[in-house]
Amino acid sequence: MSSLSKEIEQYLKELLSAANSGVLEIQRNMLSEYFHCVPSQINYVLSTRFTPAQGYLVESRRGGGGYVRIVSLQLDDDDDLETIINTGIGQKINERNGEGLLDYLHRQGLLTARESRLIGIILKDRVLGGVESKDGQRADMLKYLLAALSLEDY
Amino acid sequence: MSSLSKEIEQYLKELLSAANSGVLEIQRNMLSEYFHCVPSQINYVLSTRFTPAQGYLVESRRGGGGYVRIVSLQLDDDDDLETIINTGIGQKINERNGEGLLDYLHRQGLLTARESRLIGIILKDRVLGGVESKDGQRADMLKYLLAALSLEDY
DNA sequence: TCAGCAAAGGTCAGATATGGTCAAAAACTA
DNA sequence: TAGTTTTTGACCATATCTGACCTTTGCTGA
Repeated sequence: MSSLSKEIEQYLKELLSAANSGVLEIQRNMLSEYFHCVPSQINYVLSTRFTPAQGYLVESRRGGGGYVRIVSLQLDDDDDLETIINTGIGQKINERNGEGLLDYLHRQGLLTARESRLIGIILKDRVLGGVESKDGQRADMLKYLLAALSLEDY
Repeated sequence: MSSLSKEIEQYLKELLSAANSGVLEIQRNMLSEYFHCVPSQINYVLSTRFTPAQGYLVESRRGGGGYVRIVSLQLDDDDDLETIINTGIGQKINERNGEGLLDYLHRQGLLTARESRLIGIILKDRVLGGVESKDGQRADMLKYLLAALSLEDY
């Protein structure tokens, strides 16, 4: 007795592997009609089952020509990244640990020195000035960064 | 390419790179006839996709012999970067202009494609999720990035 | 000369098309 | 039963497209 959410999840994953580019672009309204559910159900599925920690990136646009794009990350041979995303960052990460992580990624050859420095700059407390939860925001950004790192290009 | 605006944008960018002078002069009415749309659609595309923040300047002239001229801005020295910091970004910058700016920096050879892409991901609305003023925060981050880029040792 | 017309392009508000958020209700599960 | 996950729906935000009306510039013929 799988739930609707599980069916939608599975459907999307099938479409994703069918499109062997690793990228799936679809319309939220089409999907919700197909599954006879409210549109927001799609958001629920996306936010619970297609997160960076689960190996996916989701992008979208509203308005005419709008879409939802799901990118499936290739975490195959470096599940190191997956481990970091899931256990190395957590809900929050402070400036010092964030820099440490970027430096670590550089030492592992996943970022160039310059990439590490440039990204480090925009993740500094001083730059995140106005944000309520700097550590939480930094954690989110690093997770997306890590997820994106496992992609060649799309 | 699901929306007309995207098609027009792409068409213009192709013409622009074909004319390697960095300048494209075209007539609004011709364009709107070519795309079977109302003339004001062209203005919409120009104002959303060819902004100074994205490295473009648009000039025009009415009346007989009128035209629209799109200029692809050339970054010559650090003064230009400073100009972008001060006037191209402003207090706020939306996701589209932010991505456009990163792309511009890449076109100008100041960022690699990868740097542009990685930074673009962490500056997305979706990633900035909880932040109260996403556009303001993005502006701050981009300014620090540009400031770093204008330093010699990077 | 200059009024008037033709030939561009500009503005703006409203309609249309998508997607997003959030909290409450319902359905599971332990 | 308590806690968690799923489902819904009311309300929100944003992108695109369209058309009515406006402004500027150049030309022409009295």
